[in-house]
Amino acid sequence: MVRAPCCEKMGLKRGPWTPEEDQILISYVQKYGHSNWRALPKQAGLQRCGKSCRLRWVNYLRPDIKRGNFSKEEEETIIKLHEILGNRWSAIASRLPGRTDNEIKNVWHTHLLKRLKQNGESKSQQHMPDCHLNDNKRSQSANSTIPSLSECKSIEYAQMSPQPTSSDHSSVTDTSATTSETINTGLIKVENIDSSEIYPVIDEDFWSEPEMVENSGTPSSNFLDDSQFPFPSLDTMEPAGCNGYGPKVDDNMGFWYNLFIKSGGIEELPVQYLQRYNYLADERI
DNA sequence: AAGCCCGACAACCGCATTTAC
DNA sequence: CGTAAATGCGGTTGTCGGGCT
Repeated sequence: MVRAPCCEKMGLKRGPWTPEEDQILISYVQKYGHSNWRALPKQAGLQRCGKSCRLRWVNYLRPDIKRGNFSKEEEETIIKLHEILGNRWSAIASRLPGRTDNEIKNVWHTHLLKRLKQNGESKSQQHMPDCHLNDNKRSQSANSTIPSLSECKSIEYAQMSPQPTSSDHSSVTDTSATTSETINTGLIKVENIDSSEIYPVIDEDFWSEPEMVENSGTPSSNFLDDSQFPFPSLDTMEPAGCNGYGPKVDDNMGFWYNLFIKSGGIEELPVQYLQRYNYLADERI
């Protein structure tokens, strides 16, 4: 795949946008929409690349952007979602109407991370597995010894499982710690949990990634789907509420998100559910 | 007043994924 | 089905403004 020349080489402008440029972009998008970012700057008369235009619109100019400081509630939501989603900023942003992934990312690094560290509760970042911090770049290294995201998931499943099922996991798993120590998987926080006592017993197949039925494209029956979980009906949940600008977040994701929120947050939600949520988030079902 | 430092945030870069042909 | 283009995403950088010395 041939990479498009950068803006500079094309003689296009970079750096901060002027009010005039903003106005041109706003007027154009309001009039014609933004079906093709690549062609937009040329048609609108902007000396910018399409990527720059898109970024400016998405992060600053679109009408539903909520400006100003984050409320306490928004910050708490970010912290909670970050615990289960990691640095999936767009997914977090999709749950905060009017906020952009860029904005949330900045707030996280400039405010929340410091606050958490001050409180001694920054486990989610400090112990974030490499696969979540920079999975994209790391996965490009063929010789990397660091596990990929999917490999990380296997490790996490093994760590969380009351009864590990695979000897493949034994090298990275100390299951005895599950009930006696504080464990942080990087995705969820587990403190002194004996899940077999508190939560519904989950079949060991739950901890496996779904096997695909040949030629069907759907998970086989030995992987628990939503209908097999003792959850309230989807009808009782609020809609997913995707703001339309974030990633493709469907009702399933909304269901898990709502389950998380309604449960009162990370401390009270059964571990298995969070793992399942993470699985769905990764797969973008 | 000048210089330096640092926090905040807008913007960019590079890669992955999705879409179109 | 393969390839190229378009788009999305997350990490990083650049710039600006305010506070401090």
